Order: sequence, then C-alpha cells, then structure tokens
Amino acid sequence: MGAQTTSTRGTFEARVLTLVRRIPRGRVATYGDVAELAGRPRAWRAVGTIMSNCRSPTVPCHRVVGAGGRLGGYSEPWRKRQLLREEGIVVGRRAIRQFSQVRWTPR
DNA sequence: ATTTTGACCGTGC
DNA sequence: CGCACGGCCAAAA
Repeated sequence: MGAQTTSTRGTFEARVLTLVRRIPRGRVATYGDVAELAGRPRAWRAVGTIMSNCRSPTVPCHRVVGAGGRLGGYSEPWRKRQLLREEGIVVGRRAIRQFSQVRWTPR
C-alpha cells in the first residue's frame, strides 16, 4: 500500500453494498448510518441513489430506512413494510417502533 | 470538466 | 403535525 492509506480503494458504492449485506435479519440501519459506516458521514443522499439502483437479491436493501426510523423509500413501499414486519420489526403508520433497539451497529 | 439525478436530512413555518 | 426548501454527495450522462 502506498503512503496514501485514506481508506478502501473500492468505490463508495461497493463499500455501501458490503455494509448493507452485513445488516442482520431483524435489524435496520438508516441511510445516514450507512454513509457514516462507509466513511462519508454526509453522503446519505448518495446512499439513497445507490439503493435505488441496487436490485441485487443478495443485498437486503429493505433494511435501510430513513432517519428516526421512518421507512424511507422503496420500489414498492408496502412491500418494504411487509418485509420488515416478517423479520419481527414493529412498524407503525409512520415509523418503526422501538427504533433504537432494532437499529444495527457493527461490532 | 460540468451538469443532472435521486429510495436523503434538518430546519423553519 | 405536515409541507417546502436548501444543502449534501457520489455516480452517470
């Protein structure tokens, strides 16, 4: 490695996808969380853009939610709520209940 | 290199 | 409480 060891050499997108794959079943992370974990704390906007493009079944993109536990976007919103509920997450009309308890933090 | 495009976020009214 | 706006950022055009 050269002197410039800023961080991974992969694209931001690659890091984001890797992170999202690590979110366990029954847990969630916000777009902001993912951005921060990927090393770009303010790139939440870009994370959303990446998610919109991510059609890979190996990436549980439904576990990436909006700030404060709000659902955020999805290709088909009702499907996102359904998937989260199937994992045991309680979703109210607007947001996830007990959000702080289901919010994922890497170890 | 510059412009456009979003599954966003926080603030203010 | 809800909506509009500005700011933010990486990737694609």
